[in-house]
Amino acid sequence: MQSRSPATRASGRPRSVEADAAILAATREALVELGWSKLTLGDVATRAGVAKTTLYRRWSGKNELVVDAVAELFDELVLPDRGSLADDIEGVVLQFAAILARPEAASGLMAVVAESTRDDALRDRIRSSIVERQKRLVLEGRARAQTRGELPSETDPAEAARTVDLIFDVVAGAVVHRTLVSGHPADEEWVREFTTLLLGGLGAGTQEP
Amino acid sequence: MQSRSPATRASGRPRSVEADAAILAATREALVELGWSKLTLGDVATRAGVAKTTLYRRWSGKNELVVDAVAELFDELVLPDRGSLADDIEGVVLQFAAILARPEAASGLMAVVAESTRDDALRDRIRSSIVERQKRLVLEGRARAQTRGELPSETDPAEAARTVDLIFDVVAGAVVHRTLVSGHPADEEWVREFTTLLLGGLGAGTQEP
DNA sequence: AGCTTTCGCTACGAGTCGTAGCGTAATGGC
DNA sequence: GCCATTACGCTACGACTCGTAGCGAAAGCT
Repeated sequence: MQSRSPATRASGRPRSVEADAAILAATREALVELGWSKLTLGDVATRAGVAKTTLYRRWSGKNELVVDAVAELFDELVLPDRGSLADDIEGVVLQFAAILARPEAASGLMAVVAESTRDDALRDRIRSSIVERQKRLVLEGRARAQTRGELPSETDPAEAARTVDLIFDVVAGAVVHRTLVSGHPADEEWVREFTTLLLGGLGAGTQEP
Repeated sequence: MQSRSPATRASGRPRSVEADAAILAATREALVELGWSKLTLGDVATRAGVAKTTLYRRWSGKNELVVDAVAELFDELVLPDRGSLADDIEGVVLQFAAILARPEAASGLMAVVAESTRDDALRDRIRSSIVERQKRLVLEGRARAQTRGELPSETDPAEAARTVDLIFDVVAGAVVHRTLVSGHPADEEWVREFTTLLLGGLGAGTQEP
């Protein structure tokens, strides 16, 4: 989705917004059926009912297209207010796990992350359209817990930002690793144990009744 | 590395073991210079000084080749005995982060994980040659900490296994996410904060002096 | 010796890539 | 209502990679 800035002249035939949606949906469909490596832009264009050249006019390549197609999936995430920090964490982690269990999210996300190790522009695109966008969940959760008195309030804003980043890496990383690398589902039981570990640390959990 | 079982007849010209090593080294070299997507098997064969057909006789494709090439990198990991659980964790996490910071590890590992979402045989290959192999570090670390009295001993072996899996997912996932997705280095400061979080949980760390 | 398997090399059809060129469709400005 | 501008669908193209087949030569074992 390359934002055509309103500064540029906007005369002439406008781009079809339906085509954008159709292309992104077709990309996710192709990811499900074919996976990343066998996905071809020609096939996506055919599925979306547009010409291949139209697709290339809007996205520079497979990487950027898949980032945009996958990013939309994560916008579904919401932070439910279940009354306690532990329950809030369990709720959002379960949602995150449900999205990651979908094949289009899993294969697409990991593939573009792999490519981003050699493409700085792609890395920035992933961070801005996926990572930073969902960090809101951690911010909200912490704020709620602090007003509840479950977590101490931070004094140093810089340290608070670092803590948010750390929590996000731990939560997202653990779910991704569990689902995709270990290959086991992040089900309710696992999420409960993970939340216990996250809240209480390594020593806790085993000595509770 | 497809193990030719000793059951099969071993008559005739034996396969060159130097070729195996040369191919895997050439694969890592190509991963550094080209990344996953632009890596071609023909190029790897040329770098290794072997014919392309030789490469196809030993590996069924790009995925399996890269798994084997990357797996060797993680065998360098050792668990140093630094005297305390926290220091042991910091030590091994820093080693893991150093390996992941190498471009051949990062792009190769993420790419094959992405492909493994649609290829069960590949997933098993990754798990057996990388994941399960390194789980020894968690087992050793826990055993040491338990003899030191830093962690309570488990009674139920099944629960102990689940805990080891959980810890492994959290540690590996967090480092991977920090390095590759967030795009920041897992340096000493971050590892220290991560270890504090892992040992004490969310409430701890901020209230320590 | 003779047998067996691997090796390097060449060549091949199939498939994908990303682009160029063309005529047509849909806007906004005058 | 006409015109400049931009997007669209379509076709065609050279370049590249894929994975395999076929060949003669090399390197082992018995």
